[in-house]
Amino acid sequence: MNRIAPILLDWYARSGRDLPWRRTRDPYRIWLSEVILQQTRVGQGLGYYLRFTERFPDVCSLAAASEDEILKLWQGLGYYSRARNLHAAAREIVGRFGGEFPAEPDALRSLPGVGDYTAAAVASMAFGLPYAVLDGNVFRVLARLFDVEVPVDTGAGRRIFVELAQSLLDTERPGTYNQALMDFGALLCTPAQPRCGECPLAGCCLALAAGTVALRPVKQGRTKVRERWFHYLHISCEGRTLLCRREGRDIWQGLYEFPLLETEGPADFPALAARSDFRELLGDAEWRLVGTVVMPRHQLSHQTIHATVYRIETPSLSAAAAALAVDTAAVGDYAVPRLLERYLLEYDG
DNA sequence: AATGCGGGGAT
DNA sequence: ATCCCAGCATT
Repeated sequence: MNRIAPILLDWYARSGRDLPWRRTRDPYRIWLSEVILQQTRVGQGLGYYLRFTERFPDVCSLAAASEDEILKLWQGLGYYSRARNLHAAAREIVGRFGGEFPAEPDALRSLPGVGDYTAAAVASMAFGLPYAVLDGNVFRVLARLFDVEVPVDTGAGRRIFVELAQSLLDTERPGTYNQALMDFGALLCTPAQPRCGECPLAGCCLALAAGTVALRPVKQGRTKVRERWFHYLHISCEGRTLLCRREGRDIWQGLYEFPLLETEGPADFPALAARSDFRELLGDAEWRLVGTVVMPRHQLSHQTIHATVYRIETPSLSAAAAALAVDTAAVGDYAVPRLLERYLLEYDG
């Protein structure tokens, strides 16, 4: 065994967090927590985990649910493909694996939404198998301990870290070790202002010795942000509201929203009303514009959404429009993007 | 190897 | 503003 593991485990026993998914070895709950926590902080995901386990205590109940209900419970958490994959994977567990989770990473990896990280997490934490997890915390901690200069977001870098992480693993208690390493990264070896002064590994941290802690890990990735202009038509007709389900390969897939007109840049209402898709929706009806709400800019990781909501009232709907209408009171049953949720809370009661 | 996918918190 | 977070799927 290496020097690192016992120190990490000792620190974890004293300073680790008490989290609900650490109090079970049920692979369903561990899998669920891991999917919720993909690219998501513990503080943000905790409430979702509690609500999901309350509503869906086992994989069968999750498999039996509708995708819309799962998306509604997922609303606000982001990366909605996780929710759709969660549903599909639950059905595969029931249908293909007889309701029992497989233990080996290769089999887990075959489930939708389960990649290298989640497969290793479930295999080690639920089944005690010796697989090291590799997530953002592990990259950072190892890059610092060994002062690794190779960028983590490249194939070569990834291979180095896979090897390093696996070589350090405590194969006697892989699940506890993995959680200890991640907690260590989340609480002590943080991205900014790590607490090296109270770090039990300071004595063997090569980056600390070299003064490069703030430079590790090295990443080469650059993100460019696209701007988009969304114009929503909030159409009310006799207590009913028009909603559409987002399809295709775009943001918010599977969520509901008002009928949307997108433009390449800023646009005013007359320009929208002249479009064919607008006239298809409202052409013949006696509609009137009763309000315009310019939403605050909505920032996603790779997109900035400029959204405006046009409130429109009409006494009658075309057949095409009527097919999209739901009762105003039922709008709350549909999962909507945060942007629309804010609008509904702020401007619509 | 690159790209797209959310939303929130920390700095 | 920028970065990051218990990553994954697609191209």
